[in-house]
Amino acid sequence: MPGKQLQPRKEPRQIRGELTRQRILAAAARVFAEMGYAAGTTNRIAERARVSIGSLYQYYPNKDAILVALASRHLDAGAETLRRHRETAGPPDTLDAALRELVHVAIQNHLDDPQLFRVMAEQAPRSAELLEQVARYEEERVAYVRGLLEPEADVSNVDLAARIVVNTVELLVHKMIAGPEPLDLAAFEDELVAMLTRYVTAGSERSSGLRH
Amino acid sequence: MPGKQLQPRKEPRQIRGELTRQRILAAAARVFAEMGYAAGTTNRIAERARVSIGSLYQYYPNKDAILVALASRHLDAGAETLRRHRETAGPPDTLDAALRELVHVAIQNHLDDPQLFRVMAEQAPRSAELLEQVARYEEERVAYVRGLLEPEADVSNVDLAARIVVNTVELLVHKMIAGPEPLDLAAFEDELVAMLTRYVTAGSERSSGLRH
DNA sequence: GCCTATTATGAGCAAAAGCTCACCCCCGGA
DNA sequence: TCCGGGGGTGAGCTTTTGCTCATAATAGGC
Repeated sequence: MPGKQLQPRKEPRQIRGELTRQRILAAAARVFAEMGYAAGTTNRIAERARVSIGSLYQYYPNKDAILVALASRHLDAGAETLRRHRETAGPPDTLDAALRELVHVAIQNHLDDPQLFRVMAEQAPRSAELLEQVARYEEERVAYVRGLLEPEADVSNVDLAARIVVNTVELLVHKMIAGPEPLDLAAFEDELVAMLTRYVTAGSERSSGLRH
Repeated sequence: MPGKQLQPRKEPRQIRGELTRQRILAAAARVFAEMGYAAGTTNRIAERARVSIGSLYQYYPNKDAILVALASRHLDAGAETLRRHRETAGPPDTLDAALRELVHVAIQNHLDDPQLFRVMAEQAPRSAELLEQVARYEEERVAYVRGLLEPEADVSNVDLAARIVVNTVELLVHKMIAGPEPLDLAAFEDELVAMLTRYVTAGSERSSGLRH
């Protein structure tokens, strides 16, 4: 399997081109969310976008490329969510606050179109490109959490603990929000933060009773 | 989407029929694990099983049915793993031990063919039947954990906590084992158990001071 | 050895999906 | 007004895949 072309085959040079591209992406998001990846055919996407398939393939060389674009957009949105959160809440000054921020941002980021996110996470074909992108993102977060834990936390293996924390947040938030059962978001956030905090500070509290 | 037929269209009456069926299932497991669900075509499965495509369709009415059979087999294996574990370790007598058992069994159960399990969990089409089966299984486990927590644990919302525990174990174990990075299984088990235990018992060690 | 139910075969059909390409539209600068 | 090129179109080609069915081989009771 030679890695497919995933970049747009043509950058739009006029506004109307850019508009068409956005229409296609928006339509793809809706179609994938509603019908899943396999059933979300390129023809259906084009139809929903009120654009001919020819136009679709002018901007996206193949179906996977559309999904990659959607994923990128989601990752960007995540960074944006974090930025906005810090604008009002300020940067976290305690381990507790940092963990809460982590969880809160993850939840916020999943609230927008959980259906689509579910499809992306569960049904999307894992192209090398996409996997790398996600892996980099994950590593970044693990490194960040490792930095948080290093000075204060009481866990035997900081690296492992960081991986556990990051993955727990990501996976659990996704599952609980995308799942069918109703969910009290605030309560969920509190519980998840409690679990992580207790995990990561239990030892120091037990030995010294100090909290940060 | 009218629910497809998922049961074998013919129960084998001779040993050679049963043998063929097993060969098909084994081949399907290998093919799906190696190539993913979409690329694991029925023809490829038949070829790998050294069986004609016609024979395959004699026992499995369609591709999805093969996957459902594989999933059932995995669930059964899970119950079996638990049984075997209790044979040597005995039934858990503390909350701690029960959580450890939960984690341990989940890990053991994922060690056999993680690739296949990854495919099943991530790429399989979610037929109503399969979803129900999994949902029932999950509910069962949530109920079990709720029973564990009810008397002893200090969490504000036992139901939510049980859901969090069950999903954390399932998702995290899957992700960490199927993931590409090397993993010290014993250390991982200890850490995960530590997280859950601290989550669920932190309050009883702290007198108060937490919200709720 | 004969006979019937069971099992096995594989060429090929029908449907569907990804994608191409030859052609047309229309914007904007000169 | 003219014209070049970016933008847009959609019938239909190609490939793939799930699956059928007419036919053949085999097992095992009599």
